[in-house]
Amino acid sequence: MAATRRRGAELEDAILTAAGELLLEQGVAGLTMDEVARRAGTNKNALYRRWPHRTALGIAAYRRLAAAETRPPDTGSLREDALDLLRRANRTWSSPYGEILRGLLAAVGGAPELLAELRDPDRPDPLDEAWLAVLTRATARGEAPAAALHPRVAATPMALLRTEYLLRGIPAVPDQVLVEIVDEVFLPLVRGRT
Amino acid sequence: MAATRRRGAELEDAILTAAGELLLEQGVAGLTMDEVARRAGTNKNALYRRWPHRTALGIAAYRRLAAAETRPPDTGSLREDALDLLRRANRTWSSPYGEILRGLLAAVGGAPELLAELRDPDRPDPLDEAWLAVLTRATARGEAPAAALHPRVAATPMALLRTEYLLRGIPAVPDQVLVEIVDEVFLPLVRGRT
DNA sequence: GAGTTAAGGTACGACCAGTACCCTAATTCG
DNA sequence: CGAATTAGGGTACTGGTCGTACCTTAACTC
Repeated sequence: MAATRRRGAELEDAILTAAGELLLEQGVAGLTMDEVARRAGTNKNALYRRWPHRTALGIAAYRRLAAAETRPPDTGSLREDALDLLRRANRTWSSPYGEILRGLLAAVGGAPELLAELRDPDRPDPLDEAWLAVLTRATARGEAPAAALHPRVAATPMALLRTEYLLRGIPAVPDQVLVEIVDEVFLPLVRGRT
Repeated sequence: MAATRRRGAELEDAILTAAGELLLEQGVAGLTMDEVARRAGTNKNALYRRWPHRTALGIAAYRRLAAAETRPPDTGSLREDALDLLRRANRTWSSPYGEILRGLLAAVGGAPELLAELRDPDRPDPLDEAWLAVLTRATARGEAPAAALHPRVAATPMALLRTEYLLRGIPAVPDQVLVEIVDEVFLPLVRGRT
């Protein structure tokens, strides 16, 4: 059909675009190699030459969809900053992107090398960075003790939110739960680290 | 072949036993309906008459394997009790049972009704109970303020441990991380809730 | 312009979920 | 006790999908 034959980066782009569309339309289960090849106007050879299996292609396509940065909030209040970050995460995880991410995590099944592929191998997780930035500003304001600036403290609210997703099913976590995570756990924890 | 033909509970028992063996030997991926039927000396009809799909059978078989109770520790120290509970969970989650559980969680994919099946629908989660019991005793001893007796406080250490499993791959979490979860998060949190 | 690399086309093997039928043993009930 | 009903056994099949093999052909390299 085509006068020309795409190669290299151009073809790879078309494949990843097709895969990303499929992920958004039908989720991870709908990402079949045959269908990706069909939509990209190529065949499975071109896919398997680049990614060793379906999951790897899914991860690559997801990373391309989700390549957005997180600018940390700066409301002037630790409580509001924390709520903001939790609400953003709640929105993302209950959106199609969250569904895809969960599907990929399921497909990965815990294999460390694929797990690593899911995050950007270069820079650290921007979400972790955002929590630390929020804590840093709070200590600078004198709103939190310096001892509160600890990665495990920063990770606690998201860990609790993840737990909610694990226990309940797919739907978004009620805002009241986010408030509770902040007021009953995060802030007391910050306060307790003197 | 058989002089007799098994029915009802007896057959169900044989099926669940076969499924449990398969789960332990080959994990969730190895649990195929054909093989379960073969090992149980029956056929897929008997399986599909009882469970609507593979995942449901997997859950039933797992529940049968994992039917053990958790007696809360009582060392006389909140710190030691918490470490004990975390170490138990770490052992379980890095054992074959943990692998099976992760595989099932992946297969369930977040469907609330199946998620509910994974826990005993009757009584509350014994692990949650254990954490609350540990906290209750600590407040009784005066080791923790009464305000620390809160379900979300009780859930925090396990949430952090789960996060470790999610980020790293399958292997057991180093003990030092458990200590850090207790010393850097759990105890300060309890202290901070005045 | 010859040689190498990568794309395209196509077919296929293997595996597995879930379904369909039909036959027969065990249980139930008139 | 015998007929009717229920559930197990045997078996085959559809449909979907991954991953592979092989051959042809276009594009790029030197």
